[in-house]
Amino acid sequence: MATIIDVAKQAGVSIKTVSRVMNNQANVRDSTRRRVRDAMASLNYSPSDAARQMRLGKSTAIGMLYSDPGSSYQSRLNQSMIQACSDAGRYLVVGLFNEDDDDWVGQLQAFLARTKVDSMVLVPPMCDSENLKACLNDASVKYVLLSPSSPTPGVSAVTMDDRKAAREMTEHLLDYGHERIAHIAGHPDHVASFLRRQGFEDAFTERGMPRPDSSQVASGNFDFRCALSAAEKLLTSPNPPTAIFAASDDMAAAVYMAAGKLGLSIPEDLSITGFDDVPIAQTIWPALTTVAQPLDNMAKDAVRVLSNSLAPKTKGANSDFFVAPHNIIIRESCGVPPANRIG
Amino acid sequence: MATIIDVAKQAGVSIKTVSRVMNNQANVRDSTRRRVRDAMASLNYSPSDAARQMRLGKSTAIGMLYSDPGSSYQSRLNQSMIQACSDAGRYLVVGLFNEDDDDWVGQLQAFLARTKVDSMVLVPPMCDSENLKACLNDASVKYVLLSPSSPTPGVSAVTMDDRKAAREMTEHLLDYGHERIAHIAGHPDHVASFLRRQGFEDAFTERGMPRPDSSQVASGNFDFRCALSAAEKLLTSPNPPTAIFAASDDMAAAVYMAAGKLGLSIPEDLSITGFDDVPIAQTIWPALTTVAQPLDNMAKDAVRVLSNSLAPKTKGANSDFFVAPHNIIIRESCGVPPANRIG
DNA sequence: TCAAAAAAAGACAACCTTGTCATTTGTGAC
DNA sequence: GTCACAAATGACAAGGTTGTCTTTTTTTGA
Repeated sequence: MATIIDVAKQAGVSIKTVSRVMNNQANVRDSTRRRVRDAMASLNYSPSDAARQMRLGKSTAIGMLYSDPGSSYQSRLNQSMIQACSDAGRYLVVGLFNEDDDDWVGQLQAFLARTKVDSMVLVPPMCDSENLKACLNDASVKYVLLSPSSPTPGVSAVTMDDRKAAREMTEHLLDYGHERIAHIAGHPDHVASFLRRQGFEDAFTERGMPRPDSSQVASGNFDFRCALSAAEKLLTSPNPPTAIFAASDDMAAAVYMAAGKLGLSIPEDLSITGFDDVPIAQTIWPALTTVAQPLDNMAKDAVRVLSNSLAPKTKGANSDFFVAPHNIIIRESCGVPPANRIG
Repeated sequence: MATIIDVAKQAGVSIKTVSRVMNNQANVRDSTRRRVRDAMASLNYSPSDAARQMRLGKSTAIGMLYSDPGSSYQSRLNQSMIQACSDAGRYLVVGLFNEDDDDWVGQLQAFLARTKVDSMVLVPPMCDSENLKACLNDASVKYVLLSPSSPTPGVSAVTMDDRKAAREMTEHLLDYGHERIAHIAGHPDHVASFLRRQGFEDAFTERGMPRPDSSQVASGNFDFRCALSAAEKLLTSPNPPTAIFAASDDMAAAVYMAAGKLGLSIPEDLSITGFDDVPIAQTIWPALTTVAQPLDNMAKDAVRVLSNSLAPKTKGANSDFFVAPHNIIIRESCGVPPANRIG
């Protein structure tokens, strides 16, 4: 492995100048800069993390705390963050955290002391905690919010557009010719439930169709069982829907079950769409058309923000709000409604 | 943060002696050792990773390569490994890897050079690659195998007992009084499928019951759709089973779907058990009784093996084969068979 | 009791980077 | 051409740990 000394020798400059070039500091002649860059490239040099960390007293790692290690959202996010960090030449260090614990401040400080991270990604629901953010500000740790319920002035955030995604998912159903579409909404305490329901309604109003009434929207609480009974109720009503848009894939799976019980085939008798693209969406059959949360892109954005952003004291000037583009994953769970079909 | 110097001062010894105590080296008087230990404790000292890494030229991190980042198995394993590493005061650094790539050796060496890890966890299916193991031997990287198809002499491995778990899962059904139990097996290429099926049969022979015949075993290929048609076939046969043991939770979910279509309630008309305890097992209703792979424990064992084991050259003397105890997770998907029920 | 050997403990350098401060080089004005 | 000043560059130390080698202390055997 080449070191900074090798680079300096090859470029014919002092090691300090190499350091300056690496860290994009001022007071280096362009010609020198170029010479150093060439030397770095030809030696395939990459600076030693350990030496840096030792000198600076802080790690180049990015920290992430979460409270619910088992959740599939968290484990998929982990995956995306690991990848994003690795692509950016950084590491991810995660910690478990429980904001209900009385000593959460102590926990946080222990984490910061142990890991020496100076950058963190805050995930839901903790990204909404004012206490936590205040603590991080005090500790001069820079951070970025992932899918916060609402933006925080002066703090960068990365998110997706739940409302728009839900509208597009609904439009997909509308495009097939469905008119009686029902929505199974998520837990009322989640902002996402509200946004997704709004998007569902947007699709109708946008096309000049009557705004869906309350009989078309059931509450599923993001829970399989709730969604199961909601779907049964919807499908056995006098004028049952020909398509159901569930606000989560888990709930969509419940709709599959309900349809099966009633002898409805998917997508011939009933079209179904979900939201999240969790593993179950590919497992069940026919595979579920759903919205893929762009976790990979969001993670990438988050890492980029942290890598470029300045220390928290200069914050505010350069905060940003990134909206990562989602993907509609078309699989086999949607089709033309029975009445419109030929033959 | 206290450093080794502070500890040395407090204990009244040289820093080298503190280092010796930390690394469990010989030639330190017991009384001295105790004094140093006390000083470390009272100062709440923990050695600087960065300094160590710099001196030793290798990281204390543990490496893990995998080829299928999206799989839920891998993301749950990640989670467990992160936790286990964190508990052991180490870090996990992961990389993507494709053994089909022509340049996989180059990829591996780049990973080792970049991360400087000297310990790795090898996961399926790569833990069965002789090429990979040879490469790591050459590079003097120590490694542990996670759930290998077969043990490698002189290399420690951590695994679970698929056969025994399958037997216990079947016994659970037998205990309820079921006599006609069917098994939906996994993909024939996976060792796990074979083991789980053996366990299924063991339960019968152990109780002196006739060994299940081929009509009781269907192939599901670890695939929802295959399992769905297998379940439908089983349940519509002349003498349908009152319980089905699927070799994976995904396939068990397919059995739910088949049961729903046929108007069978779970667990009243049909008992179901799965294997793996993936998120879907808790999502569906009634929640699935299944075998939890002890990934947390396996990860913990793997980290412990790597932390205690010597360099690969001295290998062979102290290789071990750990079998982590699995858990049978009893949920609501099993009950007494219809014929045995009172009232 | 003493010499020799073994055990225990210590001094010091090295690992690679960056901040501080000093030095050299270049620029513009008289 | 000289001076003052700014820009560019460099020398050196520090950060915490462990390997190598040296010194001190203890043990052994006669």
